[in-house]
Amino acid sequence: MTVPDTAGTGSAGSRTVGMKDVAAAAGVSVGTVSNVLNRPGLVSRATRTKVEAVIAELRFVRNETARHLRVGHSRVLAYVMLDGRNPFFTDVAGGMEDTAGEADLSLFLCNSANLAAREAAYLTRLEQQRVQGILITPVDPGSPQLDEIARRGMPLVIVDRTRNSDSHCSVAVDDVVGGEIAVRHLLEQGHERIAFVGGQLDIGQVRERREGALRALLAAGLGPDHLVDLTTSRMAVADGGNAGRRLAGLPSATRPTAAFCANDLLALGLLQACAALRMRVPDDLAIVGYDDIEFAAAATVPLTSVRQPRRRLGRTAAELLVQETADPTHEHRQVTFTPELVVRESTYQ
Amino acid sequence: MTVPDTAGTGSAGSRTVGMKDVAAAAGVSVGTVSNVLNRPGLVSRATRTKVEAVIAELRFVRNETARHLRVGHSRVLAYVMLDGRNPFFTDVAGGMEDTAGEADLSLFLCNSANLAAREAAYLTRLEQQRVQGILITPVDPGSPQLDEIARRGMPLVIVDRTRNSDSHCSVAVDDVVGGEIAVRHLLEQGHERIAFVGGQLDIGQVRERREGALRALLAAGLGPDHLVDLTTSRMAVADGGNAGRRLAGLPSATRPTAAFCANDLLALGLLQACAALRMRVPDDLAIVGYDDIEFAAAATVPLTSVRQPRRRLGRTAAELLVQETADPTHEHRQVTFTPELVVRESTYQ
DNA sequence: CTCCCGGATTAAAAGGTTTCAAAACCTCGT
DNA sequence: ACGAGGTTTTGAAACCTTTTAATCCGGGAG
Repeated sequence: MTVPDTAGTGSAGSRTVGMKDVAAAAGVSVGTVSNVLNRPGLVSRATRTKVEAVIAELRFVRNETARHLRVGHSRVLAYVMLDGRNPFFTDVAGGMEDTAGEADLSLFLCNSANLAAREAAYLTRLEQQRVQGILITPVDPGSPQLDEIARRGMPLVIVDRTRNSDSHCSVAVDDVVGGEIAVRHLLEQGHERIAFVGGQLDIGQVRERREGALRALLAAGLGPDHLVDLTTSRMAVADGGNAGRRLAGLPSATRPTAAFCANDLLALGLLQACAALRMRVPDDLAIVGYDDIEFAAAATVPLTSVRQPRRRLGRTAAELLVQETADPTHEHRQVTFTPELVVRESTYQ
Repeated sequence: MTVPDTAGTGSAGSRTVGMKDVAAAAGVSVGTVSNVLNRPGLVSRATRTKVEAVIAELRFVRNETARHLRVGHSRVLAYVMLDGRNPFFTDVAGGMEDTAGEADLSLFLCNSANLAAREAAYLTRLEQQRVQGILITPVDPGSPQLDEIARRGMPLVIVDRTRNSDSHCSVAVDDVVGGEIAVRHLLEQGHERIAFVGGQLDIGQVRERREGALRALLAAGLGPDHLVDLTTSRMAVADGGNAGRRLAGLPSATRPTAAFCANDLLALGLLQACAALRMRVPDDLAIVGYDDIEFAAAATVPLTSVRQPRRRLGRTAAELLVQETADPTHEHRQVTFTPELVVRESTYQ
């Protein structure tokens, strides 16, 4: 099989080979090459094999941007995640990858790292790229940019956050219920003063989990003064350690006997601080985390935690997105999952 | 400022607005609109502000795929990472994001999840997308697909793996040295029988870290029989726990007094198993991990670990890639960093 | 009065693919 | 030999932007 010199051995200066080159080498028109690629049924077996051979020989790789320009939509989804370091979000992304793969789409991940500016940059870039749809756990669910994007016709699904807008779907887990079951469990273990270790209350998740905690107290006939707030500036492991030291500094009469942490990182930090301060878990302090990340079960004292169906969360989010792109009469839906408590030794033995 | 009805209030059925619409609404040619966007210096202040106003009003967003088709290169980098769940790789990606941001490029993340098939799918998709360059920690560094991609002219940088090929740059950390300093430290603490907890030896990293361990033993005048292999099928937390139980089952005469784990996940699993089996760390068993992930320092017994300059790794990888795209006379380089030991309580008190 | 100049703007081509109407080709029955 | 009817193949338009060469314009020099 001979090949024109222009695209031949192609060591350095050769232009990238396009369908035109393939067509020329195979002695057919570019239309036929396109058909071989996209509707192989239309073309005779003979020319088809011929063209395929040339494609292989020339190492032709289709220019997706040109294709996209013509057909008007791409085969790429993107997930803009809040924190690429948090295993929770990577698990969610894993679920999305599953459904994306089934639909023959690629999923690209973007990490906003909780920075509004970076998130905004990614969003405009994605819009410019005309990706097929965007999944996002936004830094600020109230941002008007999200509505604008949806209004311009870009399919959008909000993940792990809720917002009252009918311009897109959303998938979330009920955080109030999560807080409620965590604290109810602690109450059942006989605890009556409970610390709430959480980040800033302007984060929706944190506020709702705390809300659920209060609700559980109320149901048990206890007032809000039985919840001791230990707010932290961020929500990483180190912050949990700080909270632990503050906790230990409280007079033993009013010191809580249990702690409910707004995520597992905080809980792990708290656990470590307890070990350093010679406080036994769960005897001196029972601890409940949130998210049930892999490390929660693997901690030296395995951590009781509120598990969210993260993979499922990702799957359904992606499914909603795919549905929306396929069906123009799509009705936007707000899906909510219910979390469950995983009891381990940090609260019970 | 009036706007043609066609692109006007655009609630539902309106076609997406292009430069043509902007040009029409502003009463100029599309060429001028393009100039406003790309070479604002060429256009008079009056028309420039006029056009910018129309762009804002119409919410025009540039079609990057069309642009790309014309100019021949995109402003997107991609990192195909081996395991999106492993904090090590997300930290590396963080470093890449830094330099990508500085160069006004976007970084898209792809998670191969250690599956060769998924990696291959991502690579072809990225080539089809004609991204500006690819960073990758490959499942199999020997894969011919990598060479093919590079030979076709796509800038490529291998991250955290080495391979003998002159068709691309690579950035890695010296794993032999890493293994050496870990075991040398254990020898200095008086240990003489050391367990090596690692995944399959066909993973390059594991093999080299073990190699370094043997080298340290040799330097101390001890033979390879002083290294007790505990290989695991995978390298997650649970596998470390299994290794711990196997270790505890050894007769105490020949049981190692220290363990060097091929990554921190294994080490954390081992640590947890020790707690469950009532083995004290470091008294009954000293443990060294590898990677120094955030959770290593946060373990109940903080973990001694071999730290790799992960952020730096990502930064330089991305820098090399950007250099290559900018400079056609680029010489491929193989950069190697040296790891350092972070001593904590799991080996010393 | 013409010519030329520099700055601002325009018109048209280019880039690689898909799509679709039309052309070419084949097979068969007459 | 011809035409019908079906299967393959072709050629050109279209997608949206960038780029380049050409045009336009007012004014100063000759």
